[in-house]
Amino acid sequence: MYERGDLFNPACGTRVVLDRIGDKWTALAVLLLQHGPLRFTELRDGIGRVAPKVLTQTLRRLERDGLVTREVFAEVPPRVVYALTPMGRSLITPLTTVSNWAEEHINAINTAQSQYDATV
Amino acid sequence: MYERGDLFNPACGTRVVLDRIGDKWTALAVLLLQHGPLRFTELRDGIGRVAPKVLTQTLRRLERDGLVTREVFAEVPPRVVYALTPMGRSLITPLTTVSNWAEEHINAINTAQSQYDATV
DNA sequence: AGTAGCCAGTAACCAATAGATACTATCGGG
DNA sequence: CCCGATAGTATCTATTGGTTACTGGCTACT
Repeated sequence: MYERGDLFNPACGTRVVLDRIGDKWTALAVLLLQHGPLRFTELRDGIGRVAPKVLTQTLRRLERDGLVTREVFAEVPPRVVYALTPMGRSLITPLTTVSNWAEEHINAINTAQSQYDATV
Repeated sequence: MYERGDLFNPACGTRVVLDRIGDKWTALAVLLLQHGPLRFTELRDGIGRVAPKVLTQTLRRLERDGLVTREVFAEVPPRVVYALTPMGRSLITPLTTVSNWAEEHINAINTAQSQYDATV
């Protein structure tokens, strides 16, 4: 069993991580934070159409995973700053290779979709 | 606007692709196919706990995006073989960098989670 | 002759996740 | 003494994923 590699094992790290960063906003949040810390509303406005509840969930998970720090300033109005940890920054490189692939192939994907839709 | 790069633009290729391969099984299916074509049940058994309906949806989307081919053999019992297209194969490299990152950091992530859970 | 099994799905229904909208707490300024 | 700003929470709805059962044509078994 698993002769093609441990991808066939549901407990392998790749599958766990893909399941974690493979949700709707996690990878995007990490990429947005790559140039420096951002506040909650900066992330929310940057992502554009994310419900605050969902953004909070996403950031809490990233914090729990040790990829992001959450710093609360006891001010009024409140200020909360999110930043990447060293481990979070180390994720930028892999995500950037995916991002580059995306930019290189997005046109081909759109073309393929149009062709597929035309035949069906 | 968008002075940090077009990630702040919801229509950028990165966001579209992340939204597409960021679902629950797509990236895993591509990685499973990297060593050669697989039949429907091989993919299903390889992934382990995926409903056939959802796997079908995943594979149809990959086919529509031009990343996977679907070849039907008119036999009984039926045989359907899925394989990566050249574009699908080109996605292996970026996904592998993510996969490698995952394997390198899965322990640190688990540790961070335990610490976080202990403080809360 | 009858039937059970194989494979690649569909159909129908249920659970979990994401999204929309409204609301809260706090405090300084007008 | 009411307003606005920020970082959320509460509630409800919509979308997505999951579970279980079923189909259909042929082959192999009884």
